[in-house]
Formats: sequence, structure tokens, C-alpha cells
Amino acid sequence: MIETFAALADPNRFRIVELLRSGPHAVNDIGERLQLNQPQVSKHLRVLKEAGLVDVQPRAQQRLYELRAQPLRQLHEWLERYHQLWDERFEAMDELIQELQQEEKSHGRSKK
Amino acid sequence: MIETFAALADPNRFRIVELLRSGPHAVNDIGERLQLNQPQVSKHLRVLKEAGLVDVQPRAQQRLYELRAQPLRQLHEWLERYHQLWDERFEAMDELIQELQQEEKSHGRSKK
DNA sequence: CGGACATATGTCCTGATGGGCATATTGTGG
DNA sequence: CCACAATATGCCCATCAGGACATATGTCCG
Repeated sequence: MIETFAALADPNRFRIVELLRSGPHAVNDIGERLQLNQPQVSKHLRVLKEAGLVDVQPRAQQRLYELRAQPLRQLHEWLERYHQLWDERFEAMDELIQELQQEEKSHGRSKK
Repeated sequence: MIETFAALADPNRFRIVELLRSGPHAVNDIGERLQLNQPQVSKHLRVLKEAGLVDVQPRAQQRLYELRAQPLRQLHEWLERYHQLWDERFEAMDELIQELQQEEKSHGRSKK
């Protein structure tokens, strides 16, 4: 999970991932489209690969890199544990908490 | 988006976020639970706050930090653009692509 | 087999970041 | 208003990561 975040935290890697969303791409292709030097692309792809975010596939003398679903799916699952945070139900509860805190601020503790 | 990833890419910040999922916490409280020095906690909270992931609320002489939904919701939206990646539909298409590549490997291009 | 193309790796430099520690700041209650 | 509790900042250090550049590795084709 952390490795996924770390991999996506770099702007250029993020751009690469976004590019790969449209399908597999070769290293040079990525470099040209994103205006990056080839070695940098390779290095970023390495990080992405070690994070499990991409997969390689030899294709003549080029390597086609493509996105892998697993880490993103996993990220999605992690996020779901936070879903309650943006439920309306929760937002109402949020207000309730604020209210309680307000109360405790004015008087030590009372009301029921 | 990138700032969100960067904020979550640090192990201790990640732990803080996970802790805050259960509700607002004071700085010292976080420090004790996660076994971190107070200054470190404050610094991490600062990063989280600048990333919009948490919000502060004074409470006597302590500060209660709580999670904010927005960045997580945003992250969720971003992820949805990748949903096709793990649809069965897409996985079938994936195989098709592999197949095509196999073909092109063996013979320049044929079969229809 | 040799050269050309595509990609990977190594080195060097620099800026950013986390941790530890000391210290400043701020709010609170008496 | 003071002393203290809770938190924020500043400073120093060590580590790390990304960029530029040179070079190694690998693969296909004539």
C-alpha cells in the first residue's frame, strides 16, 4: 500500500501511469510523449514495476509496459474502509460531534 | 492528487491516518499510541494538513486532528477512471491483446 | 557475425525529507 | 498574571531520490 503511494507520489511516474491507462507503451514512446530522457523513463518504470503497478512484455527489441490492476484494486479496497467518511450519514454524525465538543467546552459535562 | 499520494507515502503518516479513521485525536495521544516523539507527530500532521487530509480543532490547550473526506473522495474518483482495468470485460480484452501480440510475433500480420 | 536500435544500468550531483533534540509559542486554570 | 501543559518550530545530520550524462546490455536483421 505504502509502496503504491510512494510510486504514485512522483509527478513523472504519475504521468506515466496516466499514459499507460490507454494501453501498453514502449519505453521510447513514453519518453517522447512525456518529454523525458530515456534513462529516466526506464528508472521510473523500474520503480513502478517493483511496486507491482506495471508489467513488462518483450516485443522485438522493445519492452511494452502495461498497467497492472492489482495494486489499484487493492488501493480501492483500502479506500472503501474510509467510505463512511463521506457518507451523508457520517457528515451528520460529524456535526453531532462538533456539537458535543462545543458543549463540553462551555460546561464540563452535563445534559443527560 | 500527487500531494495526497506523497502525504500517504510515509509509513508514520499512513499510520496516523489509519488511527484517525476512528475519530479525532490529540497530538500527544497520537504520539503515545504510535510510539512517536511529539515533534515528529506535529510535523507529520503539518504535512497531512497541508495536503488537506486532516483538519485541526482547538480543544483547550490541545489540538484535535481529524480526517477530512475530500482528498479521499477525490482519490476515489481518480481510481474510478481505472476501474475498467479490473473488469472481467477488460481482462478478456487483455487476453485478446496478448493473443494479437503473439500472432504478430510469429508472422508479421495476417489472419484477417 | 556485426551493426543499429531499444532499453537498462552506473556514477555524480543536488535538493528534499525524516528523525532527534532543544526551544519557542500558545492556551488554561488558578 | 503565572506556571504548566500541549503543541509548534528551528537546527543539525544522515539518507534518499530524481535528473543529466555516459555507458553497458540485449535483440534483431542483413
